[in-house]
Amino acid sequence: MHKYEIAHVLRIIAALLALKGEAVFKVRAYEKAAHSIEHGDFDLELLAREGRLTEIPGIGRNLEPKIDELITTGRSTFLESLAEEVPMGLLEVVKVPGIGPKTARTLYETLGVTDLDTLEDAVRANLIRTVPRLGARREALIGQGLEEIMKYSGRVTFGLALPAAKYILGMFAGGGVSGSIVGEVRRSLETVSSVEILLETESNAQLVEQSTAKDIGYFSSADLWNKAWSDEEQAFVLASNLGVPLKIHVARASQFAWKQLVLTGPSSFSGWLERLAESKGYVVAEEGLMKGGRAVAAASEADVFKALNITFIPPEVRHNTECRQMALANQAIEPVKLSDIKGDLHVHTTWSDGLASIEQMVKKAVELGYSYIAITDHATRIKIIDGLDPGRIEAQIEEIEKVSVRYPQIRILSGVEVDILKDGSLALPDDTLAKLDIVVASIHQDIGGAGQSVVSRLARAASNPYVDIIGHPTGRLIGRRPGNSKGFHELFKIAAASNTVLEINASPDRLDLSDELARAAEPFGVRFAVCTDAHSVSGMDDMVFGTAASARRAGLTPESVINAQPLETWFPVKGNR
DNA sequence: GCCGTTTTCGGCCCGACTGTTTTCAGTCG
Repeated sequence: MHKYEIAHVLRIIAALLALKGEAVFKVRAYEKAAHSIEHGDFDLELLAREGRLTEIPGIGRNLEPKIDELITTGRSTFLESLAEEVPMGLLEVVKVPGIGPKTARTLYETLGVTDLDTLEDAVRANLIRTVPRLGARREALIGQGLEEIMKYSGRVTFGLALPAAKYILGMFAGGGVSGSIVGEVRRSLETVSSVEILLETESNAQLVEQSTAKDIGYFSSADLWNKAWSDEEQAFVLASNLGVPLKIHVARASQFAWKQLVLTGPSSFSGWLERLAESKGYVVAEEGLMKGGRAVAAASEADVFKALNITFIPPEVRHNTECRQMALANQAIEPVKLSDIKGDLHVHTTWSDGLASIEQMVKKAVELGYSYIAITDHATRIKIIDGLDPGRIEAQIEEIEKVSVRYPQIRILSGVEVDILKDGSLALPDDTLAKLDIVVASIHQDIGGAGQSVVSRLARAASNPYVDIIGHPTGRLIGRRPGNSKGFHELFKIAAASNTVLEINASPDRLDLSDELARAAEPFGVRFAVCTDAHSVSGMDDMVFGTAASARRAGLTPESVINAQPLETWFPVKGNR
């Protein structure tokens, strides 16, 4: 299991324990362990084998066997027993704003709410207000949030699905079976309803035989395969710990490329491709394209595009009809890719709420081959974060200068992520901002915009001559909080006019701006920065999510993404440094 | 449930806000 998947299971256990009414610190212990595994850089399989899992901070003698079981069998009997005590549907109910574990439990006990559907029924029937300590206001709040949560019901984030899919492919590769990710994950959707892979093998029977013979982790159980075939899906459909099904498709080498295209989709694209092929005299068969009764040899997707005499369309933009027109016109379609990224402009360290030192983050940036990184700790009024004040900022600038001497191969920019307050002013004075190389300004309070409108606060911040980047502009948290993009055309205009860069926050829970908003902003002349907002060393690996699920799906070229360009071409952002 | 030379117990990021109360629990960041 990928470490993200293990962390995911631990968080589900934590949520179920909270719903059961267990002590908050017990719940927090599971959350801490999840956090520790997710952000740490441990070889979990090795530690499990050697009985050293307790070396991971937050894992003690109680959690050790539970995590060991997950690693070795891919299952958790503890989770399975909890699932019998607490309705699993309540896991989605607690995501609704205004409902925490206590309220969810109360609603379950008094109204029989077990999932989003029964919650919706209760809201419609105005029953929430009849529960002690809840009222009409809370009922309305729940009703509002419900719609947003339902959109994501039965889906998981790309950030969980992609690593899991890669991990599974890696397991099969280790057993000599090669393959590809297909479906929604390959198209880099921000959330997916299933994880799909396509494996190259002669037949279903051979795949089962190979998996059991080669001891491919938990795929070596013949019993698992026997129950998994779905006639309807024409695939093996397996339950996973992700909360979405894992679909395993099979193709022979000769049909692999065509099947990869069709299964990657979306269906509007596959349909378009088939019609195009037929218009060019091909017959579309199970084996792929045929002409004159013979199969057209295609070792890869690229060969299929070549045969049809159109340019290659990357999976992330296959939904985009404009890209199809470009392909027909033989224009290159080359959205910004991960390897174009030359630096990360939004990361946190132990100077605020990050887990790693400046030096550790810089080292990681060097490992990633970056030529620059900006250290941007919080300056905020939120009390749980020990934010930077003007004095500590000066101290941090000195520290950055010291680290810079030791890492001459990379440019370390001194920066800050400064809070945009309720009136659009900033949590730091201009004379402090002026001392920094780069300033990211973000909203962390009053995100719903009960006071001044969000767009007017962002616009005021963008107009500040020292604000270079607006961080996670809409403030959304995928599947939990919709974010606010009302009136954003105004922000795009002001950003373009004031030369303020808009962030594409690569954290898989944010992806903010989204692909759709980035695409809407681009024609205004807005420039973007894809940044991880990393709070740990491994958080810097999140860059792939922002580039794939937002920037690439939006069709952004490297020219409009500043951190896909050398520093000299865009620094200083506003010319005030 | 984890952690620790202030270690085998008693701590564990903290405060604002909200809608419900009539003194505060629950949620949120």
